[in-house]
Amino acid sequence: MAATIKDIAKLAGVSPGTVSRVLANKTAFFSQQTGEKVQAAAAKLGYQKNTAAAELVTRQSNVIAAIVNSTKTNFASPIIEGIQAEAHRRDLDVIILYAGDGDPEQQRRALTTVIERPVRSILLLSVDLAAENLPLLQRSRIPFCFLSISFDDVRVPYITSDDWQVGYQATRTLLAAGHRRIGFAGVDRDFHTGRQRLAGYRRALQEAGVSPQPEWIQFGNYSYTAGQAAMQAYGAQPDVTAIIGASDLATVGVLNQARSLGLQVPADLSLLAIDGTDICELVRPALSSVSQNFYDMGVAGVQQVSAGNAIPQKITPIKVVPRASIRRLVSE
Amino acid sequence: MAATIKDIAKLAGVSPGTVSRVLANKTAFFSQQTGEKVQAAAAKLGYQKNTAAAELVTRQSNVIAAIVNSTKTNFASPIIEGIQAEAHRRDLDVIILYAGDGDPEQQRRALTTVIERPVRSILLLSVDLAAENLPLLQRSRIPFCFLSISFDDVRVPYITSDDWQVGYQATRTLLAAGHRRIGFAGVDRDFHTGRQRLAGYRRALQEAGVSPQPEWIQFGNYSYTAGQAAMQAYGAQPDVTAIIGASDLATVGVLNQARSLGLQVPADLSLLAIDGTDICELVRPALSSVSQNFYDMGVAGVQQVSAGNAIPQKITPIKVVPRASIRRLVSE
DNA sequence: ACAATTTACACAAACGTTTGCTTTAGCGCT
DNA sequence: AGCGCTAAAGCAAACGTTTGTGTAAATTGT
Repeated sequence: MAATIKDIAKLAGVSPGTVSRVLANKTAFFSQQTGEKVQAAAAKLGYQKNTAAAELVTRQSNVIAAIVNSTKTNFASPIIEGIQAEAHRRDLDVIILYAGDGDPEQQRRALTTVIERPVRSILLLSVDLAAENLPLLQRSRIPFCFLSISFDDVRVPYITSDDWQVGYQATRTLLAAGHRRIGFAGVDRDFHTGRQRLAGYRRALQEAGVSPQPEWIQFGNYSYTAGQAAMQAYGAQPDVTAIIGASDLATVGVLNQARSLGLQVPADLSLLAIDGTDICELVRPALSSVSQNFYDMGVAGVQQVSAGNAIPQKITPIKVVPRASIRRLVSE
Repeated sequence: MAATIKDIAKLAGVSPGTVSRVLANKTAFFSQQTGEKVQAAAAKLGYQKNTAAAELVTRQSNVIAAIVNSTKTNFASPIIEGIQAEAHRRDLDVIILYAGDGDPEQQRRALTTVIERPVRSILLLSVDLAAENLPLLQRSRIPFCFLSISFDDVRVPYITSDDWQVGYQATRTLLAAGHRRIGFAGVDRDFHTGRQRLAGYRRALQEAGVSPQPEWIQFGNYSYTAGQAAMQAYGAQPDVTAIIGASDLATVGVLNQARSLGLQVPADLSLLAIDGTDICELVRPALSSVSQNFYDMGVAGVQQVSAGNAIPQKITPIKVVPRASIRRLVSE
């Protein structure tokens, strides 16, 4: 049906091989004249390359796959933008797959769809791969790199912020504003990320000479509802004067629940969000945040998998950006 | 390097053809015994199918591509979830491509990456394709369908809400709450969607006997900043008592700008958002909205392209969901 | 016991490229 | 004139599947 390289060859009066070289712009192999003839024929026929065929013989493609878990936390877009920008710079195309939300079967599905075709490399955005699926990835021999997630047990390449620093800097920020009773809301206890952030938090507190009460830490899964639930647990007369939200969304959950409980932010309660996506600017008061550089994470990811060399882990810098959700406490 | 069907054949002592049929589970063609032998060999070799080869001969694949424009308006996720759900029900895989934000070159790039390989069909989420790129799509003979966007000039399949109704119902809702001086903020004037919504808005007003002032309508591109700018234009003593925001994000822009101007929502100004995504629940007051059913749009999209029959356009229902941003006016 | 049918498998072509190798033609040099 | 050299293009194999056709063995019916 569709025009092939052979049709062009016939029309231009050359061999298919030559057409291939012209189309690939291997200028060393053909004269300008035939080049023009072939281009003209291709245009006339409305030729569309059959990439499946090309990939079959070259065992290569120029697409890089980004697998993202569809959790409601929304930092995926800046990462993807970073990936896209860097990929295009290298003349690579990007396809994105959703891997569900921790469902191993959906992960496997997304994984096999990319592994079965010769993608150049695989980027996994914040997906905590089920143990059973990791071998699939490794066996494929395709370069891969996790983004915005870290591990302590397995040796796999990942790029992320320094989670310990995130917790530490967040806490220091609040301490610097005069707070001492500081909560941490919606953070998980099961993964590296959560544990590290908590460790940084505890260390900062300890350095300041305050020993955190167990109920200051409200565990959760970074979601809006986790934030709500956490604030519900703190109650209308919270023991804490400031709360670190485990994610932007979680912090908004805290914020809204606080309001429901009759608390003013930041007058009665200070808030500091972790992530620093657009959401911080959407709500009022705008949320102060320790912000991750998701865009750079994306470009670093592409660089990592393209380099192929084994920089196994990389850290992208964080910065705290003050907005309007923290009240500076006068010394008591 | 990687194991092929021939390696399996050798190991299992059968022909490659048989292996292919076993792996494709064409049970009519092999005995249970050889089936098991082949499966065992495949497992032992860690066989991964080479989809490029398969697609080359079958000229078919089971992936459907979703192309989304990366505008900051965020309804893409529910649509994609809908697509994903319906696709998996049909045993199809979904890949997602970003097509930039109205940049024809990026659109072309995304388009060719999917056209060059045998995707089953193409769904375009809210991308207003540059005129020069449409032929690319049509020439490819791949079934496609636009989602969440409509056209008046070109005859292409699309699925969207009834934009006229969106404008009409939004306005009626505000009228029903006693408002008469109603603004429309951040809506575009160049595309079908904006024009239709405006037409519905004007009609509802007219039916209620009110003639809209030109400055009640503030044009824009549906973005947060468009909302801000619109509110800035309305000013601190707005002529209107209620405003329809062209999108959730635009409405939040209006909301925040209103607050900056010293206006209380809904006490001084009522707001109604169009779209009804999660964002409406994030801000305070929660935004009342006329909500589109994006999820259903996604499933309808894959049904449409799968059916292949030419239901050219389809409408998904809308509903108005009241939250907290509209004040009921007592009759004056 | 033999033809007819079915079952189970092998064989080989085909899909549309890419690319190493070969061939041809044209040219300058001695 | 004969040589080597280069530029240009053709030839054909290969990539890993799928699938229509051919065929031997097993099964059934008479």
